[in-house]
Amino acid sequence: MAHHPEDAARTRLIEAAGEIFAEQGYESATIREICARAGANVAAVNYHFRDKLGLYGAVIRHIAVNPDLPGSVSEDPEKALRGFISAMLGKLVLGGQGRQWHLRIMVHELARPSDGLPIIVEELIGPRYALLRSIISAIVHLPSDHDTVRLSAHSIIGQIAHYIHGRPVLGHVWPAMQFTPEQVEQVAGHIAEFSLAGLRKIAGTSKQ
Amino acid sequence: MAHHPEDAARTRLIEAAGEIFAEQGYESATIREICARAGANVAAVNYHFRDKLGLYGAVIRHIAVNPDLPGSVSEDPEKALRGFISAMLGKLVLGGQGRQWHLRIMVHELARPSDGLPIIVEELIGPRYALLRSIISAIVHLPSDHDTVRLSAHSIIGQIAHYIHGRPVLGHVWPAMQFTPEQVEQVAGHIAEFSLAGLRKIAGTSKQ
Amino acid sequence: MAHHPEDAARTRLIEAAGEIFAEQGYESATIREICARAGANVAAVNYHFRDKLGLYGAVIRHIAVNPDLPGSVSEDPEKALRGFISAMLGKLVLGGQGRQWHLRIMVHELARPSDGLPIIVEELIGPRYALLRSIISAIVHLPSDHDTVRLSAHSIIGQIAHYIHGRPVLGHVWPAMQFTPEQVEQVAGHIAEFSLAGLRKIAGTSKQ
Amino acid sequence: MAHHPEDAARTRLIEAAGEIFAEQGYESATIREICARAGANVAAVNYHFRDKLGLYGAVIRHIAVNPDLPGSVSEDPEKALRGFISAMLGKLVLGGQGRQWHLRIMVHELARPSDGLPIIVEELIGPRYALLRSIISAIVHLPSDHDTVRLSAHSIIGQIAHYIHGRPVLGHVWPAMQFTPEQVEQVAGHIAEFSLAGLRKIAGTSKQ
DNA sequence: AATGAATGAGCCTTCATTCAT
DNA sequence: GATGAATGAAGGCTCATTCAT
Repeated sequence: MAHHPEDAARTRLIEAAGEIFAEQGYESATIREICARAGANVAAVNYHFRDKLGLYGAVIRHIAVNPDLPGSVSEDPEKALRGFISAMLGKLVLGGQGRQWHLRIMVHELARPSDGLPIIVEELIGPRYALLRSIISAIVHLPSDHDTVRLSAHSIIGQIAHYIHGRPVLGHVWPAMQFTPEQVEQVAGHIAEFSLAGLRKIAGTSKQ
Repeated sequence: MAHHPEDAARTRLIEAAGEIFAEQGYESATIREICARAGANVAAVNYHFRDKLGLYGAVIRHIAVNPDLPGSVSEDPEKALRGFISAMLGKLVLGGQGRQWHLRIMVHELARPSDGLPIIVEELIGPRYALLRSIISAIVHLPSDHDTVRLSAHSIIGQIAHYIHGRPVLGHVWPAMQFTPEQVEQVAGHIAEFSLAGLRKIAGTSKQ
Repeated sequence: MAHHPEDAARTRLIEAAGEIFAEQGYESATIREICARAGANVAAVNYHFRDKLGLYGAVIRHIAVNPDLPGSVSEDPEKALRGFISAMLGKLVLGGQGRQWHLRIMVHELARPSDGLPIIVEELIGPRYALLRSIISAIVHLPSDHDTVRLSAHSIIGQIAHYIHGRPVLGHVWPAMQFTPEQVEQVAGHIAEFSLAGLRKIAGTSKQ
Repeated sequence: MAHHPEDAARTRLIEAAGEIFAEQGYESATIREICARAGANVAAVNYHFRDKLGLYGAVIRHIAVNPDLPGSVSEDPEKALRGFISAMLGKLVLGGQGRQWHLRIMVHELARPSDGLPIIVEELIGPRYALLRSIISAIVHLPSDHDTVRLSAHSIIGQIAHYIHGRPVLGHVWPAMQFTPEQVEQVAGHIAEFSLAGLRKIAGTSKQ
């Protein structure tokens, strides 16, 4: 794996590609721009990753290998849910600079699925989806593949994801929302309480 | 074909472009395919709209001019919310064919905003957002520009929008979900009850 | 079909492509060089023929449409055979300049078959092969799809084709052979008498 | 692997290159594939042969150094001719695998002569050509550099060579011909009898 | 008012080659 | 003695655009 002291070029390519894929999406991104930003030759992509798609896969896998997993199910599932939401939202919204392009890549992949979608689903989305469902399962006392659990998971994910998808729009319809750390905490708190109310209702209903 | 006062070719181009931009997004769509579907020459776009971007603008403007009306606030706000969710979700998820490309264009516009975004926000999103906030305001007894109302509106919109954004992924993680009319109704019902629980909780809290 | 007064560019492209395909073979030929020789843009190939392969097909078909068919079976089959050999050999060996690239293209196709081979077989080779077999059939009094007729046809074709395939070598092993018109006539006469002796032998054998 | 005095890698490269040049021709062959088959590094070619062309030259030279011996003239020239035809045709058509790429390289060299052609002519073709002419000379009672002998030699070589050159086409126009050993023997027999008839005719003519 | 023909820029990919170890 | 890494040139193809009619 370690080809050279640091395997510099390969890593630089993945970094640059991550940024540009995040900015422009898979199809719009050009190998030339990626290589230019990485300070490498156009043919370097072919050498290290065979393909544009190979590079894309390497970027995704790089995320999966250096994961940013939210905490596991603690003893208190409600606390776990709050943690999950807070962690996800923080990652989604803050950061931007540095290594946090994972999620913008996902957004592009959702709007216009490419050949890389299966990789993303398997490596990035699947584990988080499973974790969230296990948390919900503990709260509503239903098996984690129950339809209601799935629907609830999507309700929560939808609320979180909205703040990435909707970010360009939010600037127009809600100028006061600047995504300061405090505001993000406020949003996370809202989503958590809003969702917990929904889940408790479900728990109550299903119990009877 | 015939020389209509309404300039048939121009209209046909806009229709065709709307569909294809909705399917593929702005960058991926090609003038050739649009013209082919409109039964027009490749140079027609340049002739009528000067540019690919000019055509895109015309499509956006066409949406703004022919908006699809949102429902009004009925006397019972909870019923109004159920109706709103059901109507939005139905439009987003079903349909597809025909004239329903407005919303898919929005999705692409979110993933990769263009100059047309402000128009879309003002003409399409703004009215619905205002309507939803007024409904929520009636439920939680808070002014419609209160932060909590806004957050709740985003929670609900997020849940709905998730079923467009997430559709390609849902096929992988939840194969049973086929978006049959019955399933869509089930989803709408879940979102409504889930959200109403959240809103009632807020109403109770804010009352005290 | 006639796009323009003379459909100039399209025709020029076919001419230039014919020459270059004949010189270099399908794979080694480059679109850029063809277009340069035709005085056209690189994209012209895509416009007129969609593909490099499309251009290749057009070249082959152009040959098939402007055919150089040797005469039909006259009443005297031996005379017909002499005519066939003479005509083929003359075309193969002489000319060179101008429109006579058909056969060099075939040679390349034989040495390294490309996707265009089926077209060539069907449009160029098939008809000549059938004609030759019908001539032989008349000489040896056997049906034209008899194995012996086929073998004899290949024996004759092989002798003729050898003077294309072998031309670069012939210059080394037989310097005196310069392919003057007289020499070509001498070769054609030899092949005809050589082959007629073989065919008469077969006719005699099969009669008994 | 081990450090043989004979320089194993170099030899392996020549072997692999011979096979691949024979399969694909000079231009279409890639250094990468050759090195892969030889189990060597991409840079090995540059190291050992300076060039792709240098490698090609080494392959040609390797053929010249390890020639595959032609048969000798037996006492009965007609029997010798039958043997010659049978041997050539067998080598050309069968085999393939192993070390039999000499002749396919010739085919490519004919279609697109390179600097290596003279070597091939001198080392490979020349001796066989001389042998065949001496056999014919014995049959027709003419000196072996007589034009008629030369023409007859070309007639026979042409018939044989046709079954290499024409092989891709034969599959289309004569599907039944599968080049089984029996069929190859049938072809060899036909060529021999067909040609002997021609030669006897010449012998009779020249005698008178 | 509208179109077939033509163009130039750009993209992904492949390849032979060289460099630094 | 040999190799992994990197490079520049070129190829086929696609696309938005413009020109002349």
